[in-house]
Amino acid sequence: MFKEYISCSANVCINYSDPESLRDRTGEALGVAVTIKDVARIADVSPSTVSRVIAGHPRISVATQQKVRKAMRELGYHPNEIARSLVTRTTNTLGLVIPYAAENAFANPFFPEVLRGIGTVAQSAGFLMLLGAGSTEKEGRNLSLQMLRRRRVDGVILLGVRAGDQLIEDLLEEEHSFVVIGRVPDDRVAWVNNDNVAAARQVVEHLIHLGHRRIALVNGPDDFVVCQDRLEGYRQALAAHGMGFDPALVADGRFTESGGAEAAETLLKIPGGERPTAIFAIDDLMALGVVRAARAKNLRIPQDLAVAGFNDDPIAAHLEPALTTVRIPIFQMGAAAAGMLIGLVTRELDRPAQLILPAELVIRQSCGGR
Amino acid sequence: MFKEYISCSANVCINYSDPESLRDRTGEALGVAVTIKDVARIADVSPSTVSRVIAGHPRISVATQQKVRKAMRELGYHPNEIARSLVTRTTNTLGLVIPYAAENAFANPFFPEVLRGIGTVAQSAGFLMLLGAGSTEKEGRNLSLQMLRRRRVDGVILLGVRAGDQLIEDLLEEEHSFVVIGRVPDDRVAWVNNDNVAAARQVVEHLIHLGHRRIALVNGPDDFVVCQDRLEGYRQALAAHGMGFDPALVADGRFTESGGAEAAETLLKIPGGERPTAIFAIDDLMALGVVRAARAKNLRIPQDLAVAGFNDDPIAAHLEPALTTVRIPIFQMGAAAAGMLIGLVTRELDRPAQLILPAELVIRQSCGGR
DNA sequence: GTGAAAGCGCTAACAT
DNA sequence: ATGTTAGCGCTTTCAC
Repeated sequence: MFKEYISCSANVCINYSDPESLRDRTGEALGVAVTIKDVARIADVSPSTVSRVIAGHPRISVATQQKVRKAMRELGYHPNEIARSLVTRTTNTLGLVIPYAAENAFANPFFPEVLRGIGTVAQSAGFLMLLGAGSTEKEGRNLSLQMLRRRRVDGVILLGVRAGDQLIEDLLEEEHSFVVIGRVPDDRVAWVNNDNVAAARQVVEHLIHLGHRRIALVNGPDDFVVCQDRLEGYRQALAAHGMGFDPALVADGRFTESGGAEAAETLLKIPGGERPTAIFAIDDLMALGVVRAARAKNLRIPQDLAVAGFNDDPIAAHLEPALTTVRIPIFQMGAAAAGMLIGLVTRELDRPAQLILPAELVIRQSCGGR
Repeated sequence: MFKEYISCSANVCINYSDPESLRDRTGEALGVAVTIKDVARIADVSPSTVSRVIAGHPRISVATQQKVRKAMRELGYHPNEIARSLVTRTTNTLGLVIPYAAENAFANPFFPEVLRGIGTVAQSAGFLMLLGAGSTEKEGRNLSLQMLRRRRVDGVILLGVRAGDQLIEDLLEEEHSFVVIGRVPDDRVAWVNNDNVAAARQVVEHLIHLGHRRIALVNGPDDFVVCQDRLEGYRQALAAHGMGFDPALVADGRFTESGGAEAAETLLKIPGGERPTAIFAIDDLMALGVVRAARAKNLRIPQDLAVAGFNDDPIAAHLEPALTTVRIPIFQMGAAAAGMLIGLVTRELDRPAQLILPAELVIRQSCGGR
């Protein structure tokens, strides 16, 4: 017994027979947190034993188990996760950076929805999410790397990667755990994606079956993999139906509503029979801009111009006419990415995997035909 | 020099004249992180000196400064924030829990927008956000508390508090730093809110000026402070114009679209002259439901029924007729909450403050009169 | 089944 | 201006 007295730290070396007064001194008067040592002393065991009951170690007697739990309760003990992390070298935390496209991205629910998917799985596995907010895209990329290097997270999930992203090279080189939401043409990296090529192709074929022959594409910045893929689907549909690809029919809408409107204005200036009768925007927000531009020119939708979008933003269903679009399993992609990442960091998954989730064409009124 | 050789840890006790090989061994072959000690050895200084240059300590010679930085670069050193946090007892992290109403809340952009506000300020102050996702509301509340108790965050931001919330009592009792987004009738707690009473009153007065005398309210669950406040604004407007309060004109729409529709159905069943000519839903999502229910009864908006919402969801502007609603400064509320919390944890702010931000009535077509 | 001791990577007095 | 020392609160061998 005396040994423990001696080893106790000064601030809690007081009357043991009165746990209440001790709690007051440690928890409040001194503003010092109660530690594993305090619990050990009250329960009259060693710190390692306390540690074992926290960890749910099997070989521990029921009697001490209870003694220790009682002491924890009395003292209001809560383990310090920071100290835990330092020795175990794990944080049970996934890193994530709000995409810099956020100012737009928040208007569309991609990020919140993917976050909900990630969060749901993380929660069930006992992980939390560490969120960074870069004020530039570059800063955001850097944040992901720093979270890892500075040991604040066990792994990160990447969003909105561009082709040939340097960040991915660095992550790979430094052997960090990560999974990207999107497609990366490299099977050393784990990713989960929806099938953008097939889905875009479906949209365009739908338009072709409706009789359209001049179909324009409002794309996003062409170094985003997602844009390249949707463009590819567009080309494939055209090719499959013997229709030529006309670069004049592709415009960049910058993933914003106003960008979409501007792209549509350009497209709709094309004279006479060359003018598109249908516009496919690879994001609903841009499709909204297209609709606005068409209205400004007194074009009726779908009679004078068919419009299709992508992502099935909540707004799409409430538009008049309701927007034909593609519903992608955003929540599921987030959930799958989180599951994969947790597998990777816990070593339950031994190497990066790739996953492609199906998307679904949602036919409403903006293209007619129904 | 020999001293350092002796004190070095086994895994890096190799040929110093070749930093490259050391980097390989430490960073890759052995998979062991390079620490402050390694840097110290290479730079031929003590670990505390290295620590000082990391912290930007003033009294440090330019020469050693450079020596140390060079060593860091060569070794690819990155400080371990976990170790840092353990000793400094701060994490530079704000905690936050995705509100359990999330499944609905994500449909409306409140949470993402507030997150963006918080993130922007956090980023500029060098803070990250730790995000939890409770699978029930209770679990969510518990998460906030655990993050604090287990020392993973310096403070938390609370969303969607109910009247007399126990969590707030606990937080207060344990002297944690926190700020709530919403109103709490207790000036020991820091909060930021928009003026819900005044804004709701404005909406109802707008309706009254338009000639409506039977104005219904689609409210949310009545233990949310925000619902109580908007109800109060509704009552004040009525009272100010000598109109009686009729409980039959208040229905609970549960903050969902379908809940709003059901509430409207009930309200619209009221016979003859008693039936409301206007319905004010305290959230746009519920207003959407009201519109849907009205359409189902072949009621024209605004001619047969005026509808107003709250929050200015992106959908509101795209609806036909566009929804009259209240725009609240969500981003600013998040930013202010984060600023306040950071002030509190850094002791720059010495006691909790309260902040009320103005909201703005956005008159569109759904109530007519314009 | 439990304890003693070492150490995770860093900071912060206290020396000098 | 820099080194020495002693922890931060926890886990984890290695003994017994």
